[in-house]
Amino acid sequence: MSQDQEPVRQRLLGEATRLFAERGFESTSVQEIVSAAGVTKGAMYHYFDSKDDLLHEIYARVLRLQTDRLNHFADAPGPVAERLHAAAADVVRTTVENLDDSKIFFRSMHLLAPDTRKSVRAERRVYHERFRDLVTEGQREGVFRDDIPADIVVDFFFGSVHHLGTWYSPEGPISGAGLGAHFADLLLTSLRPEKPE
Amino acid sequence: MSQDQEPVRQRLLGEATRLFAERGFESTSVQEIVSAAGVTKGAMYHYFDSKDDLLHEIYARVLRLQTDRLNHFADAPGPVAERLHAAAADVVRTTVENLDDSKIFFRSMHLLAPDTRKSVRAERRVYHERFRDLVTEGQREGVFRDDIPADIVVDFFFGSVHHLGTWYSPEGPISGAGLGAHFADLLLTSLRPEKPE
DNA sequence: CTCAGCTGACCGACCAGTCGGTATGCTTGT
DNA sequence: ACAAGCATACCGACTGGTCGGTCAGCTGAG
Repeated sequence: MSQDQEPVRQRLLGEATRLFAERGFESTSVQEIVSAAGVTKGAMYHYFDSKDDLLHEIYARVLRLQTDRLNHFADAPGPVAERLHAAAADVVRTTVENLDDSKIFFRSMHLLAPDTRKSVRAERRVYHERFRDLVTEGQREGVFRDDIPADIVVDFFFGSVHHLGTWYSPEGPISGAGLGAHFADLLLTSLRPEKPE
Repeated sequence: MSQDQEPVRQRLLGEATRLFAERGFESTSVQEIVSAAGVTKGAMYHYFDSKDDLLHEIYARVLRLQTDRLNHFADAPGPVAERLHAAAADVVRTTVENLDDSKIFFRSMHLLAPDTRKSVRAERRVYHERFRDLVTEGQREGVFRDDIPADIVVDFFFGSVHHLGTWYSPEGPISGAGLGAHFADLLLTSLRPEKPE
């Protein structure tokens, strides 16, 4: 009765993600999650310490995925402008393909217990710095403008990415890959050094 | 005892804004708000229909402010690039000066009753279109690139702005005005047409 | 037998919103 | 001048209900 289905733990995570994205963490009761997953509360508290812990697991999963992908693109061979473009386009595509995760992430971060929040922030910080280093590298080489701090450029770009959850719809006219190309173009263009006049 | 203070209604809105930004809408009880404002629940329900209504008022206030300012900059004389730059820099500065409002806005929108949410979205839509028209205008004149849809450029830029609440700190090294200048520069640069090769 | 996996009734805490009531002051008829 | 009538502003105990989390016990595989 259970081996033909997705394991209970995965079902719980999946349904929780869907419901948190749809109605928010605090408007979703534990009862609703376990009902959607076809189990009872005892099962959830068997696999997770708390409702908070469930949220934390969702965060960890998305951070792992994004870090892996960023490393892949950052470590590739080729000029830094190309690597940055590829990484930027990819994070947009990955984000729209996991839009529920993204919605939850930025709506509910402040609801995590302080310790948990701190560790999530630290992981995000690592990601941010890895991305920023690509910008700094290009600035050192002189292929990117350097009159704006790399940190600000990265916050500028990721603001756009993280906000996708509030307006992007998969049913809309533009695909994830198409949007990624546009966003990456905008980023790279905004980094072009001034032409001497 | 009361005429020397800010009126009760304003105090309630102010404390609610502070608390919602600090701990989130759903983690703040009505009791906490009224205690902070030095009144009781009866007073709050005298001035507002519900906790939801309180949130709605906060939204209405910030939308009114931003729309007024955008209209001011968009209607000014001068080339479209300058008007767009000024409007972009200003919305950044205004946002960091009212960072609590911004935090609440994007964390709690999904908690509003469907009807209320619809009307807030409609108002935001007007704002978005006014801003987008500046981009379209520049594209028609040929001073901005037109290979990326204006709507996407605007969503890109406002993603950055709306996300300020998650990372910007007034204690940090950069002022609201400084950040506004950087963000506006990045936007304008990303809109520069390709030079013929 | 054992034990991981899971059940479902139950508990204590909390919370939005209600309601009967009080205090104050403005208005209007005399 | 005065009082009756009424509206505004606010109080705070209370209610009905919800929610996260617990726990004693059931079950089926090894």
